[in-house]
Formats: sequence, C-alpha cells, structure tokens
Amino acid sequence: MSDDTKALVRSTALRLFRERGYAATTMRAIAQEAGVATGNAYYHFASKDHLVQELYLDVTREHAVAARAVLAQGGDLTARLRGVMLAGVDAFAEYHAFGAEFVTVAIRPGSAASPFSTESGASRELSQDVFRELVEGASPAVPTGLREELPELLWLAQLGVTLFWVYDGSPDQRRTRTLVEGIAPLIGRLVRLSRLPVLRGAADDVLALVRAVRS
Amino acid sequence: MSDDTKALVRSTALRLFRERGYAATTMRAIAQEAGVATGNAYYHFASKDHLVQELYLDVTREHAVAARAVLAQGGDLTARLRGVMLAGVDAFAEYHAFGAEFVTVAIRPGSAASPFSTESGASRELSQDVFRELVEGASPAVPTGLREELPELLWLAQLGVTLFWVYDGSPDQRRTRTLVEGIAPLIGRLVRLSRLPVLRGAADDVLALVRAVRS
DNA sequence: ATGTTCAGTTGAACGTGTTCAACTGAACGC
DNA sequence: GCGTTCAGTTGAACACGTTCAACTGAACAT
Repeated sequence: MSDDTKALVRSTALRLFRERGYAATTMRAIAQEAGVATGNAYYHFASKDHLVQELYLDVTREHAVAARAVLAQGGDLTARLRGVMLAGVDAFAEYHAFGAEFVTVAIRPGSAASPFSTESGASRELSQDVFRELVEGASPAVPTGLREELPELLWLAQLGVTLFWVYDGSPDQRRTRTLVEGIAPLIGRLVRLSRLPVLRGAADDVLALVRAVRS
Repeated sequence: MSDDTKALVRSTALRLFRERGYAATTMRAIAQEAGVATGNAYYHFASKDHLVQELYLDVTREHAVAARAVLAQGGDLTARLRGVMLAGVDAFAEYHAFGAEFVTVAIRPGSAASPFSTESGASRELSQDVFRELVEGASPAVPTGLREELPELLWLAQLGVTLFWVYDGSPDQRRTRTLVEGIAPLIGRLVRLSRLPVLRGAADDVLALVRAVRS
C-alpha cells in the first residue's frame, strides 16, 4: 500500500541518516534498502531535504517531551531555560557527528528543512510552544511587558545555541553546555533587571526593535 | 602562463557568480567561459567553494574600505557601529539576490568558505581588524574591561546581522537596516551602562562566559 | 641533438540528486 | 466481461561537482 511504502521510505531514510549522516546517505541507498525504486522515494518525498525535515520533526518531538518534563518541575526563568536548553543539547547529542551537515541543510533559506520554512511549520510550532510554556509557567512571573515577545526570542536563542553546538568540537559538547550554563542565568538576570529604571529604556528598545524588524 | 590561467579562472568565476548566483554557475561553465578544460579549474582551485571564498575576499575588502572611511569620521561607539554595519549592508547589497545561496555555502562547517575556516583566515582577520579599530577609536572610550573582547563580539554580531540579511525579503533590505539602526544604539547603551553597579555583575558574566566558551 | 622532468592541461569517467516517459494493477462504470 | 482511469511504481537519463590517467611542451642536463 502507498502509505506503507511512504512510511518504509521514511523510516529507512531516518535510520540511514542516523547511521551514516546526510551526505553519505544517498537517495539510491535509501530506496534500495527500502526495496523500492529511486523514483518511488521521490514520489513520496519531494527531495532529500524533505526527508531530513522528517528527522528534525522526530528530534524536535523528543526535545519537546524532555523539555516538558523539565518544565513540570516548576522553577524560575533561569532554571527553566537552563533545563530546556540542556535537554536540547542532550536530544541532539546523538546526531552531533553529523550535526554540522544537518544544520547546513537546515539553514539554506530555500530548503524545506529551514526552521523558517513552511514545511517546518509543525516542528517550529511545537518548539515555540515549549518556550511559551517556559515563560508563562515561570515563578516569579516574567514582567508583563516581556511576556509576549520573550518566547520567540528564547526560541531564537535556542537556534543560536544550536548553531554554536554545530561548531563545538569539544568532547560531549562541553563548551555548548558551558554556554547554556552561562547564558541562562544571564538572560534571567537581564529579564529581572529590565524592570529597573536604568534598564527600562533599553528593554523597551529591544521590544520595539523586535516588533519593527518582524513586520 | 599558469598565473594568468589562475587569474582568468578566478575572474571568470567571480563574474559568473555575480551574474548567475552560486548554483546556476557550474564549474563547466566557468571553465568553458575561461577557455580552459574543467579539470584545469580544479588544478588551480581545489573546489567550487574555494572559488566562492575568493568572492568573499573581494566583498570583505570592499566592506573594509567603506568601513574605514566611516571610521575616519570619528564618533562614539554607536555611530561607528551603525556606520560600519550599514556599510556592510551596502557592500553586500549587490549580492542579495543570491546571498542566501552564498551564506549557505559559507556556513557549512567543513566548507572553505566558512567564516571560521582556515582558508577564510585572510577575510576574517581583515574584518576583525575593522571592528578592533571601531572599538579602539571610539570616543568616549569603551570601558577597559570590555575593550579586549568587544571587537570579536561585534564581529559575531555582524555575522548575525548578515544571517538576518539573508532571510530579509523586504525591498532594499529595509528590515536589516532597521535592525542595524536599532541594534547599534542598543549595544552602545549597554556598553555605557555596563559600568553601573547594577549591571557590573552581568557585564562580568558576559566576559567570563565568552572566555569560558572560547577555550 | 637527445633524453628527462614535471607544472600545466585535457576530457572522459564516476557517483550524486533529481526528472520523467513508460508501465502496472486495483478500482470503478457500464 | 470489458474498457478506462490513475495512484503508485519503475529505471534509464540528465546535469552536476569532482577525480584522474594520460598528454603536452618548455626548461634543463648530458
């Protein structure tokens, strides 16, 4: 049946991606391993990028589950951000050997696997929801002025951390973990300070900039 | 002569990149247009990425010249940062249609064209020197604690702005310019505030983080 | 003159992602 | 039964980046 074939191609592709990475996994190998013709894989998935996109969806789902477990424990913004970001590093760890390749594919603006693409909508929503929960459930509560924009900013920060992770050659991605350990309290502190008169202006500028740039 | 051939391949490639973009410029087309065999192009340049790298070097040089003209006018950190970044947007503007492709190539960690690669050393040094001048020549002077790390941070910020620029579909890259107009005074303000007791801790954290993460 | 070397050059060949005209067979209408 | 349709499937074909064994010819040694 068609649906079976599609699922078979999908799972075969994901397995090979995990085993061999992106470049070393050829469309011919995927098709052969799945027992179908190359053209058939293309009937079900428009391109190799669309298959990678499926991998992202898997990983994002894993991360969302792990992140929700962290968020269930409560905590302040710093603790929650730290937990969610570290859960991300853990969820991605399995793929670090090929992470560079995959992020490369993801960052290509035209790519289906780009975090900003229409095709990635599902992963993106899933991931942004986690950050929304992160912000909304934090106690003490995040200042109201920031509550609306912060989730998206944190999601972007997570993308930045992931970009750093790609280039991180240290064992077990220690440097990325160090970055997270440093950046979470830093963001937490800045959010707290944003209510102070001296920083009020800067905070407003950030928000105004985000809004101006988005439209 | 060999050097002539190399220069010819180089200039032909750069012309075609400018005219057609990265993907649409094939190695065969470069070779044919230059009147040499395909293999000959590979004798002089290890890969297509290495040819793109030559384009980056050109653009970086243009940007450095424009940036130095801006810096010669003096000014405070905000004005200088704004000027240098806007000069960057202008220098890159010609390539915006294909910018996405090129940055994609650049960001691939293994790529010769990556801003962090050994091969890009020349462009990187050139560009980082500009930001060092930017910081050192600013008046009022940048706080001593920041003076050492800030140039590299600003260089990274420029990379971030460039990444944004890639995705910026607005006419004349208005949104990127808005981003620069907003982010320059923001950075300027934060640097000024970093001396205040309330922010002193956060500023130290940022520097400690940068150093911890770099090693 | 003749032989030797080797940087420079050639173009066919390889494996890749992707396309596409052709084929298959189950489902459906009559 | 029979014809028609079309989602699903096939594998050869295309253009690409890249490799490489073979060739060229100027420079030099004998």
